[in-house]
Amino acid sequence: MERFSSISMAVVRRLPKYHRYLSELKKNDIKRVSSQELSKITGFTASQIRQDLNCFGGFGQQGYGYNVDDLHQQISKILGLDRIYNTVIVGAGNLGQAIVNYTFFEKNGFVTKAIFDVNPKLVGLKINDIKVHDVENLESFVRENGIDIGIICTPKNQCQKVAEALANGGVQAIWNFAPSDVNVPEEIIVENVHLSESLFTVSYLLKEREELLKSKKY
Amino acid sequence: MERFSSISMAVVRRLPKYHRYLSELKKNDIKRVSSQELSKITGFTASQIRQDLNCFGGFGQQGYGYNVDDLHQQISKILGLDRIYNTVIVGAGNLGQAIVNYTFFEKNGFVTKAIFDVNPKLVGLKINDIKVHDVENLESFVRENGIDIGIICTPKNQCQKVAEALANGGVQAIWNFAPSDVNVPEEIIVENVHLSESLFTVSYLLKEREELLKSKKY
DNA sequence: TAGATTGTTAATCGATTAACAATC
DNA sequence: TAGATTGTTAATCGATTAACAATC
Repeated sequence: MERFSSISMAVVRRLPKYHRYLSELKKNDIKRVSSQELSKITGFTASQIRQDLNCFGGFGQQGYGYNVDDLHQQISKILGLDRIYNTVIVGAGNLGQAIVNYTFFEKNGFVTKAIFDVNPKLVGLKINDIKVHDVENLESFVRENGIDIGIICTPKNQCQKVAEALANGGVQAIWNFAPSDVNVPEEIIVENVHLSESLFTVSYLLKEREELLKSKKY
Repeated sequence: MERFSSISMAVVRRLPKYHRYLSELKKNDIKRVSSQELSKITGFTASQIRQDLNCFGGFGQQGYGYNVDDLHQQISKILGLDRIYNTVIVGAGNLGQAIVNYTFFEKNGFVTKAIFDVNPKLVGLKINDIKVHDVENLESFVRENGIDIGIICTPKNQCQKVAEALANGGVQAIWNFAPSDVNVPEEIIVENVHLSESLFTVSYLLKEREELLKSKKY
Protein backbone atom coordinates (compact mmCIF):
# COMPACT_ATOMS: atom_id res chain seq x y z
CA MET A 1 0.00 0.00 0.00
CA GLU A 2 1.04 3.52 -0.75
CA ARG A 3 1.22 6.05 2.04
CA PHE A 4 0.76 9.79 1.86
CA SER A 5 1.48 10.73 5.41
CA SER A 6 4.74 12.36 6.32
CA ILE A 7 5.14 10.17 9.40
CA SER A 8 7.75 7.54 8.69
CA MET A 9 7.02 3.88 9.36
CA ALA A 10 9.98 3.82 11.74
CA VAL A 11 8.09 6.25 13.95
CA VAL A 12 4.73 4.52 13.49
CA ARG A 13 6.15 1.17 14.61
CA ARG A 14 7.45 2.71 17.81
CA LEU A 15 4.06 4.12 18.77
CA PRO A 16 2.60 0.80 19.99
CA LYS A 17 5.69 0.41 22.18
CA TYR A 18 5.16 3.83 23.74
CA HIS A 19 1.54 2.88 24.25
CA ARG A 20 2.48 -0.34 25.99
CA TYR A 21 5.05 1.23 28.30
CA LEU A 22 2.70 4.05 29.18
CA SER A 23 0.03 1.48 30.05
CA GLU A 24 2.54 -0.07 32.45
CA LEU A 25 3.32 3.28 34.02
CA LYS A 26 -0.38 4.01 34.38
CA LYS A 27 -0.93 0.66 36.01
CA ASN A 28 1.82 1.50 38.50
CA ASP A 29 0.11 4.81 39.27
CA ILE A 30 2.95 6.88 37.94
CA LYS A 31 1.70 10.31 37.00
CA ARG A 32 4.57 11.99 35.22
CA VAL A 33 7.47 10.83 33.12
CA SER A 34 10.36 12.59 31.39
CA SER A 35 11.80 11.60 28.04
CA GLN A 36 14.91 10.55 29.95
CA GLU A 37 12.94 8.17 32.14
CA LEU A 38 11.07 6.84 29.12
CA SER A 39 14.44 6.31 27.49
CA LYS A 40 15.55 4.11 30.35
CA ILE A 41 12.38 2.04 30.11
CA THR A 42 12.08 1.72 26.36
CA GLY A 43 15.71 1.66 25.30
CA PHE A 44 15.13 4.44 22.77
CA THR A 45 17.12 7.64 23.23
CA ALA A 46 15.41 10.53 24.97
CA SER A 47 16.05 12.61 21.89
CA GLN A 48 14.29 10.12 19.67
CA ILE A 49 11.33 9.93 21.99
CA ARG A 50 10.90 13.70 21.97
CA GLN A 51 11.26 13.75 18.17
CA ASP A 52 8.71 10.98 17.77
CA LEU A 53 6.12 12.55 20.03
CA ASN A 54 6.57 15.93 18.41
CA CYS A 55 5.47 14.49 15.09
CA PHE A 56 1.99 14.57 16.55
CA GLY A 57 2.06 17.56 18.84
CA GLY A 58 3.65 19.09 21.89
CA PHE A 59 2.38 16.76 24.56
CA GLY A 60 4.98 17.67 27.14
CA GLN A 61 5.71 20.59 29.35
CA GLN A 62 9.14 22.14 29.74
CA GLY A 63 10.66 21.50 33.12
CA TYR A 64 8.05 18.86 33.94
CA GLY A 65 7.97 16.16 31.32
CA TYR A 66 4.87 14.32 30.19
CA ASN A 67 1.67 13.55 32.05
CA VAL A 68 1.37 9.78 31.82
CA ASP A 69 -2.41 9.57 31.62
CA ASP A 70 -2.60 12.33 29.09
CA LEU A 71 0.16 11.01 26.88
CA HIS A 72 -1.29 7.53 27.01
CA GLN A 73 -4.63 8.83 25.86
CA GLN A 74 -3.08 10.92 23.11
CA ILE A 75 -1.19 7.94 21.75
CA SER A 76 -4.30 5.77 21.99
CA LYS A 77 -6.05 8.31 19.83
CA ILE A 78 -3.16 8.57 17.39
CA LEU A 79 -3.18 4.78 17.07
CA GLY A 80 -6.91 4.83 16.41
CA LEU A 81 -7.65 2.84 19.54
CA ASP A 82 -10.54 5.13 20.39
CA ARG A 83 -12.88 3.40 18.04
CA ILE A 84 -14.29 -0.06 17.22
CA TYR A 85 -13.00 -2.24 14.40
CA ASN A 86 -15.00 -5.15 13.08
CA THR A 87 -12.84 -8.14 12.25
CA VAL A 88 -13.19 -11.66 10.93
CA ILE A 89 -10.73 -14.47 11.45
CA VAL A 90 -10.25 -16.88 8.58
CA GLY A 91 -8.88 -20.24 9.63
CA ALA A 92 -10.08 -21.83 12.87
CA GLY A 93 -6.88 -23.72 13.61
CA ASN A 94 -4.73 -23.19 16.69
CA LEU A 95 -3.54 -19.81 15.54
CA GLY A 96 -7.00 -18.55 14.69
CA GLN A 97 -8.23 -19.80 18.04
CA ALA A 98 -5.32 -18.18 19.84
CA ILE A 99 -6.36 -14.83 18.40
CA VAL A 100 -10.06 -15.32 19.13
CA ASN A 101 -9.24 -16.15 22.71
CA TYR A 102 -6.84 -13.29 23.24
CA THR A 103 -9.13 -10.87 25.06
CA PHE A 104 -6.63 -8.04 24.88
CA PHE A 105 -7.59 -7.29 21.29
CA GLU A 106 -11.29 -7.10 22.09
CA LYS A 107 -10.53 -4.82 25.02
CA ASN A 108 -8.85 -2.44 22.62
CA GLY A 109 -11.73 -2.23 20.20
CA PHE A 110 -11.06 -5.12 17.81
CA VAL A 111 -14.30 -7.10 17.76
CA THR A 112 -14.32 -10.52 16.12
CA LYS A 113 -17.61 -10.77 14.27
CA ALA A 114 -17.12 -14.27 12.86
CA ILE A 115 -14.66 -17.07 12.24
CA PHE A 116 -14.41 -18.84 8.91
CA ASP A 117 -13.11 -22.26 8.02
CA VAL A 118 -13.25 -24.78 5.18
CA ASN A 119 -13.70 -27.73 7.51
CA PRO A 120 -17.43 -28.66 7.57
CA LYS A 121 -16.93 -30.26 10.97
CA LEU A 122 -16.06 -26.89 12.46
CA VAL A 123 -18.75 -24.87 10.69
CA GLY A 124 -21.58 -24.09 13.07
CA LEU A 125 -19.50 -24.51 16.21
CA LYS A 126 -18.74 -21.64 18.50
CA ILE A 127 -15.27 -20.66 19.67
CA ASN A 128 -15.23 -18.29 22.57
CA ASP A 129 -18.86 -17.60 21.76
CA ILE A 130 -18.14 -16.68 18.16
CA LYS A 131 -19.69 -18.72 15.40
CA VAL A 132 -17.63 -20.55 12.80
CA HIS A 133 -18.96 -19.99 9.27
CA ASP A 134 -18.25 -21.68 5.99
CA VAL A 135 -15.51 -19.84 4.15
CA GLU A 136 -17.79 -19.92 1.09
CA ASN A 137 -19.76 -17.11 2.70
CA LEU A 138 -16.76 -15.00 3.58
CA GLU A 139 -17.14 -12.32 0.92
CA SER A 140 -20.84 -11.70 1.46
CA PHE A 141 -20.44 -11.70 5.23
CA VAL A 142 -17.68 -9.12 5.02
CA ARG A 143 -19.79 -6.95 2.76
CA GLU A 144 -22.97 -7.22 4.79
CA ASN A 145 -21.37 -6.71 8.19
CA GLY A 146 -19.03 -3.82 7.45
CA ILE A 147 -15.90 -5.75 8.34
CA ASP A 148 -12.84 -3.52 8.60
CA ILE A 149 -10.04 -6.03 9.12
CA GLY A 150 -9.63 -9.57 7.82
CA ILE A 151 -7.27 -11.80 9.76
CA ILE A 152 -5.80 -14.64 7.70
CA CYS A 153 -4.80 -17.69 9.73
CA THR A 154 -5.01 -20.25 6.94
CA PRO A 155 -2.25 -22.36 5.44
CA LYS A 156 -0.20 -20.85 2.65
CA ASN A 157 -2.13 -22.43 -0.21
CA GLN A 158 -5.42 -20.81 0.85
CA CYS A 159 -4.28 -17.33 1.68
CA GLN A 160 -4.43 -15.65 -1.73
CA LYS A 161 -7.97 -16.85 -2.35
CA VAL A 162 -9.02 -15.71 1.09
CA ALA A 163 -7.33 -12.34 0.62
CA GLU A 164 -9.28 -11.82 -2.59
CA ALA A 165 -12.57 -12.67 -0.91
CA LEU A 166 -11.76 -10.23 1.87
CA ALA A 167 -10.78 -7.54 -0.62
CA ASN A 168 -13.88 -8.06 -2.74
CA GLY A 169 -16.03 -7.97 0.37
CA GLY A 170 -14.53 -4.57 1.12
CA VAL A 171 -12.14 -4.89 4.05
CA GLN A 172 -9.81 -1.98 4.56
CA ALA A 173 -6.97 -4.00 6.03
CA ILE A 174 -5.61 -7.53 6.10
CA TRP A 175 -3.58 -8.97 8.94
CA ASN A 176 -1.84 -11.93 7.40
CA PHE A 177 -0.28 -14.80 9.35
CA ALA A 178 0.10 -17.12 6.37
CA PRO A 179 3.74 -17.56 5.37
CA SER A 180 3.22 -15.98 1.99
CA ASP A 181 2.54 -12.57 0.51
CA VAL A 182 -0.94 -11.67 -0.61
CA ASN A 183 -1.81 -9.69 -3.66
CA VAL A 184 -4.62 -7.19 -3.18
CA PRO A 185 -5.47 -3.72 -4.48
CA GLU A 186 -3.06 -1.06 -3.37
CA GLU A 187 -5.51 0.82 -1.20
CA ILE A 188 -5.86 -2.12 1.18
CA ILE A 189 -3.48 -2.11 4.12
CA VAL A 190 -1.60 -5.39 4.48
CA GLU A 191 0.32 -6.25 7.60
CA ASN A 192 2.21 -9.53 7.48
CA VAL A 193 3.28 -11.52 10.51
CA HIS A 194 5.79 -13.95 9.09
CA LEU A 195 6.76 -16.12 12.03
CA SER A 196 9.32 -18.13 10.13
CA GLU A 197 11.16 -14.96 9.19
CA SER A 198 11.35 -14.09 12.83
CA LEU A 199 12.62 -17.56 13.75
CA PHE A 200 15.14 -17.60 10.93
CA THR A 201 16.48 -14.31 12.21
CA VAL A 202 17.03 -15.98 15.57
CA SER A 203 18.78 -18.79 13.78
CA TYR A 204 21.05 -16.33 11.98
CA LEU A 205 21.96 -14.58 15.20
CA LEU A 206 22.67 -17.91 16.92
CA LYS A 207 25.03 -18.92 14.17
CA GLU A 208 26.73 -15.54 14.15
CA ARG A 209 27.18 -15.71 17.91
CA GLU A 210 28.61 -19.19 17.73
CA GLU A 211 31.12 -18.22 15.07
CA LEU A 212 32.15 -15.27 17.17
CA LEU A 213 32.73 -17.45 20.23
CA LYS A 214 34.66 -19.92 18.12
CA SER A 215 36.90 -17.20 16.70
CA LYS A 216 37.61 -15.89 20.17
CA LYS A 217 39.06 -19.21 21.24
CA TYR A 218 42.05 -18.84 18.97
CA MET B 1 21.87 -8.41 23.18
CA GLU B 2 24.99 -6.80 21.86
CA ARG B 3 26.19 -7.63 18.37
CA PHE B 4 29.73 -7.58 17.04
CA SER B 5 29.09 -8.43 13.44
CA SER B 6 29.31 -5.77 10.79
CA ILE B 7 26.14 -7.01 9.10
CA SER B 8 23.32 -4.63 9.91
CA MET B 9 20.01 -5.93 11.26
CA ALA B 10 18.30 -4.33 8.28
CA VAL B 11 20.18 -6.76 6.05
CA VAL B 12 19.72 -9.72 8.40
CA ARG B 13 15.95 -9.27 8.45
CA ARG B 14 15.81 -9.39 4.67
CA LEU B 15 17.66 -12.70 4.48
CA PRO B 16 14.67 -14.85 5.47
CA LYS B 17 12.69 -13.13 2.74
CA TYR B 18 15.31 -13.97 0.14
CA HIS B 19 15.27 -17.50 1.43
CA ARG B 20 11.53 -17.76 1.08
CA TYR B 21 11.39 -16.32 -2.42
CA LEU B 22 14.23 -18.54 -3.55
CA SER B 23 12.36 -21.56 -2.16
CA GLU B 24 9.44 -20.53 -4.35
CA LEU B 25 11.62 -20.20 -7.42
CA LYS B 26 13.18 -23.58 -6.70
CA LYS B 27 9.75 -25.13 -6.35
CA ASN B 28 8.85 -23.70 -9.75
CA ASP B 29 11.98 -25.24 -11.25
CA ILE B 30 13.52 -21.91 -12.09
CA LYS B 31 17.26 -22.28 -12.38
CA ARG B 32 18.60 -18.76 -12.69
CA VAL B 33 17.52 -15.36 -11.50
CA SER B 34 18.92 -11.85 -11.89
CA SER B 35 18.86 -9.18 -9.24
CA GLN B 36 16.37 -7.36 -11.45
CA GLU B 37 14.01 -10.31 -11.49
CA LEU B 38 14.41 -10.77 -7.75
CA SER B 39 13.61 -7.11 -7.40
CA LYS B 40 10.31 -7.59 -9.17
CA ILE B 41 9.42 -10.52 -6.90
CA THR B 42 10.58 -9.16 -3.59
CA GLY B 43 9.90 -5.47 -3.98
CA PHE B 44 13.45 -4.58 -2.92
CA THR B 45 15.59 -2.70 -5.44
CA ALA B 46 18.01 -4.72 -7.54
CA SER B 47 20.79 -2.58 -6.16
CA GLN B 48 19.86 -3.40 -2.61
CA ILE B 49 19.67 -7.10 -3.35
CA ARG B 50 23.16 -7.11 -4.85
CA GLN B 51 24.47 -5.11 -1.90
CA ASP B 52 22.85 -7.45 0.58
CA LEU B 53 24.15 -10.61 -1.04
CA ASN B 54 27.62 -9.17 -1.35
CA CYS B 55 27.84 -8.81 2.39
CA PHE B 56 28.34 -12.55 2.42
CA GLY B 57 30.17 -13.23 -0.82
CA GLY B 58 29.99 -13.01 -4.58
CA PHE B 59 27.31 -15.56 -5.25
CA GLY B 60 26.45 -14.30 -8.72
CA GLN B 61 28.07 -14.32 -12.11
CA GLN B 62 28.33 -11.28 -14.34
CA GLY B 63 26.15 -11.50 -17.39
CA TYR B 64 24.21 -14.43 -15.96
CA GLY B 65 22.78 -13.60 -12.55
CA TYR B 66 22.41 -16.05 -9.70
CA ASN B 67 21.95 -19.79 -9.74
CA VAL B 68 18.74 -20.32 -7.77
CA ASP B 69 19.68 -23.64 -6.16
CA ASP B 70 23.11 -22.42 -5.24
CA LEU B 71 21.96 -19.10 -3.84
CA HIS B 72 19.21 -20.80 -1.86
CA GLN B 73 21.71 -23.14 -0.30
CA GLN B 74 24.14 -20.34 0.47
CA ILE B 75 21.45 -18.33 2.23
CA SER B 76 20.28 -21.41 4.11
CA LYS B 77 23.80 -21.76 5.39
CA ILE B 78 24.12 -18.08 6.24
CA LEU B 79 20.87 -18.33 8.19
CA GLY B 80 22.20 -21.36 10.04
CA LEU B 81 19.48 -23.60 8.62
CA ASP B 82 22.01 -26.34 7.94
CA ARG B 83 21.96 -27.57 11.50
CA ILE B 84 19.58 -28.76 14.20
CA TYR B 85 18.28 -26.58 17.02
CA ASN B 86 16.72 -28.04 20.12
CA THR B 87 13.75 -26.06 21.33
CA VAL B 88 11.20 -26.13 24.11
CA ILE B 89 7.83 -24.45 24.05
CA VAL B 90 6.58 -22.97 27.29
CA GLY B 91 2.82 -22.56 27.43
CA ALA B 92 0.57 -25.21 25.91
CA GLY B 93 -2.28 -22.89 25.00
CA ASN B 94 -3.48 -22.29 21.47
CA LEU B 95 -0.40 -20.38 20.46
CA GLY B 96 2.00 -22.97 21.85
CA GLN B 97 0.02 -25.67 20.11
CA ALA B 98 0.00 -23.73 16.85
CA ILE B 99 3.79 -23.68 16.93
CA VAL B 100 4.11 -27.35 17.88
CA ASN B 101 1.87 -28.31 15.02
CA TYR B 102 3.55 -26.11 12.44
CA THR B 103 5.70 -28.72 10.72
CA PHE B 104 7.58 -26.13 8.69
CA PHE B 105 9.81 -25.33 11.64
CA GLU B 106 10.71 -28.95 12.25
CA LYS B 107 11.51 -29.36 8.55
CA ASN B 108 14.01 -26.55 8.87
CA GLY B 109 15.85 -28.01 11.80
CA PHE B 110 13.96 -26.66 14.79
CA VAL B 111 13.10 -29.70 16.89
CA THR B 112 10.65 -29.33 19.75
CA LYS B 113 11.99 -31.45 22.58
CA ALA B 114 9.27 -30.73 25.10
CA ILE B 115 6.32 -28.54 25.94
CA PHE B 116 5.86 -27.03 29.40
CA ASP B 117 2.77 -25.82 31.17
CA VAL B 118 1.57 -24.92 34.66
CA ASN B 119 -1.77 -26.66 34.24
CA PRO B 120 -1.58 -30.09 35.95
CA LYS B 121 -4.37 -31.30 33.67
CA LEU B 122 -2.14 -30.87 30.64
CA VAL B 123 1.04 -32.28 32.17
CA GLY B 124 1.66 -35.79 30.90
CA LEU B 125 -0.42 -35.35 27.75
CA LYS B 126 1.12 -35.42 24.32
CA ILE B 127 0.60 -32.75 21.69
CA ASN B 128 1.67 -33.74 18.21
CA ASP B 129 3.58 -36.57 19.88
CA ILE B 130 5.49 -34.23 22.18
CA LYS B 131 5.10 -34.59 25.92
CA VAL B 132 3.82 -31.80 28.12
CA HIS B 133 5.97 -31.36 31.24
CA ASP B 134 5.44 -29.44 34.43
CA VAL B 135 6.97 -26.00 34.14
CA GLU B 136 8.63 -26.70 37.51
CA ASN B 137 11.11 -28.88 35.66
CA LEU B 138 11.86 -26.38 32.92
CA GLU B 139 15.30 -25.27 34.05
CA SER B 140 16.68 -28.76 34.65
CA PHE B 141 15.22 -30.08 31.40
CA VAL B 142 16.83 -27.26 29.45
CA ARG B 143 20.17 -27.93 31.11
CA GLU B 144 20.07 -31.68 30.69
CA ASN B 145 18.86 -31.71 27.11
CA GLY B 146 21.04 -29.02 25.58
CA ILE B 147 18.15 -26.80 24.59
CA ASP B 148 19.19 -23.97 22.28
CA ILE B 149 15.99 -21.97 21.96
CA GLY B 150 13.19 -21.38 24.46
CA ILE B 151 9.85 -20.35 23.01
CA ILE B 152 7.66 -18.40 25.42
CA CYS B 153 3.92 -18.71 24.76
CA THR B 154 2.71 -17.92 28.25
CA PRO B 155 0.59 -15.01 29.44
CA LYS B 156 2.39 -11.80 30.32
CA ASN B 157 2.55 -12.41 34.06
CA GLN B 158 4.50 -15.64 33.65
CA CYS B 159 7.00 -14.64 31.03
CA GLN B 160 9.76 -13.11 33.12
CA LYS B 161 9.89 -16.11 35.45
CA VAL B 162 9.97 -18.46 32.47
CA ALA B 163 12.66 -16.41 30.77
CA GLU B 164 14.83 -16.68 33.88
CA ALA B 165 14.38 -20.44 34.07
CA LEU B 166 15.34 -20.71 30.41
CA ALA B 167 18.35 -18.46 30.91
CA ASN B 168 19.50 -20.34 34.00
CA GLY B 169 19.08 -23.61 32.17
CA GLY B 170 21.40 -22.29 29.51
CA VAL B 171 19.41 -21.48 26.38
CA GLN B 172 21.17 -19.34 23.82
CA ALA B 173 18.05 -17.68 22.51
CA ILE B 174 14.52 -16.83 23.52
CA TRP B 175 11.65 -16.43 21.10
CA ASN B 176 9.08 -14.48 23.05
CA PHE B 177 5.40 -14.23 22.17
CA ALA B 178 4.29 -12.82 25.50
CA PRO B 179 3.25 -9.17 25.21
CA SER B 180 6.01 -7.98 27.47
CA ASP B 181 9.77 -7.58 27.41
CA VAL B 182 11.94 -10.11 29.18
CA ASN B 183 15.05 -9.34 31.13
CA VAL B 184 17.88 -11.81 30.64
CA PRO B 185 21.68 -11.64 30.47
CA GLU B 186 22.99 -9.72 27.51
CA GLU B 187 24.55 -12.71 25.78
CA ILE B 188 21.18 -14.35 25.25
CA ILE B 189 19.47 -13.54 21.99
CA VAL B 190 15.90 -12.33 22.46
CA GLU B 191 13.46 -12.09 19.58
CA ASN B 192 10.08 -10.68 20.46
CA VAL B 193 6.91 -11.25 18.48
CA HIS B 194 4.56 -8.64 19.81
CA LEU B 195 1.30 -9.28 18.00
CA SER B 196 -0.51 -6.36 19.53
CA GLU B 197 2.14 -3.98 18.25
CA SER B 198 1.55 -5.34 14.80
CA LEU B 199 -2.22 -4.96 15.12
CA PHE B 200 -1.94 -1.46 16.55
CA THR B 201 0.16 -0.51 13.55
CA VAL B 202 -2.70 -1.68 11.33
CA SER B 203 -5.03 0.40 13.42
CA TYR B 204 -2.81 3.47 13.00
CA LEU B 205 -2.67 3.02 9.24
CA LEU B 206 -6.45 2.57 9.06
CA LYS B 207 -7.01 5.78 10.92
CA GLU B 208 -4.46 7.64 8.81
CA ARG B 209 -6.10 6.37 5.64
CA GLU B 210 -9.53 7.39 6.82
CA GLU B 211 -8.40 10.89 7.67
CA LEU B 212 -6.80 11.17 4.27
CA LEU B 213 -10.00 10.13 2.50
CA LYS B 214 -11.97 12.54 4.64
CA SER B 215 -9.64 15.43 3.78
CA LYS B 216 -9.94 14.64 0.09
CA LYS B 217 -13.68 15.13 0.18
CA TYR B 218 -13.34 18.85 0.79
C1' DT C 1 13.98 32.73 40.66
C1' DA C 2 16.71 28.44 39.58
C1' DG C 3 16.41 23.94 37.85
C1' DA C 4 14.53 20.88 34.81
C1' DT C 5 13.01 19.39 30.64
C1' DT C 6 10.75 20.16 26.46
C1' DG C 7 10.50 21.40 21.40
C1' DT C 8 13.29 22.08 17.57
C1' DT C 9 17.24 22.92 14.68
C1' DA C 10 21.59 21.33 13.15
C1' DA C 11 25.05 17.58 12.85
C1' DT C 12 25.94 12.91 12.33
C1' DC C 13 25.33 8.49 11.14
C1' DG C 14 23.69 4.64 8.52
C1' DA C 15 21.08 2.67 4.94
C1' DT C 16 19.50 2.85 0.25
C1' DT C 17 20.04 3.96 -4.46
C1' DA C 18 22.58 5.15 -8.61
C1' DA C 19 26.22 4.45 -11.58
C1' DC C 20 29.56 2.03 -13.93
C1' DA C 21 33.77 -0.64 -14.61
C1' DA C 22 34.73 -5.49 -14.49
C1' DT C 23 33.75 -9.71 -16.52
C1' DC C 24 31.10 -13.70 -17.66
C1' DT D 1 32.41 -10.85 -29.79
C1' DA D 2 28.27 -8.30 -27.97
C1' DG D 3 25.00 -8.24 -24.43
C1' DA D 4 23.91 -8.86 -19.90
C1' DT D 5 24.50 -8.48 -15.26
C1' DT D 6 27.33 -8.61 -11.37
C1' DG D 7 30.33 -6.45 -7.66
C1' DT D 8 31.55 -2.21 -5.83
C1' DT D 9 32.24 2.67 -5.26
C1' DA D 10 30.17 7.08 -4.86
C1' DA D 11 25.98 9.93 -4.18
C1' DT D 12 21.76 10.49 -2.00
C1' DC D 13 18.44 10.06 1.16
C1' DG D 14 16.43 9.37 5.60
C1' DA D 15 16.68 8.44 10.35
C1' DT D 16 18.96 9.13 14.68
C1' DT D 17 21.50 11.81 17.86
C1' DA D 18 23.35 16.04 19.82
C1' DA D 19 22.78 20.54 21.25
C1' DC D 20 20.54 24.32 23.05
C1' DA D 21 17.24 28.11 23.26
C1' DA D 22 12.62 28.44 24.99
C1' DT D 23 9.85 28.07 28.85
C1' DC D 24 7.44 25.83 32.53
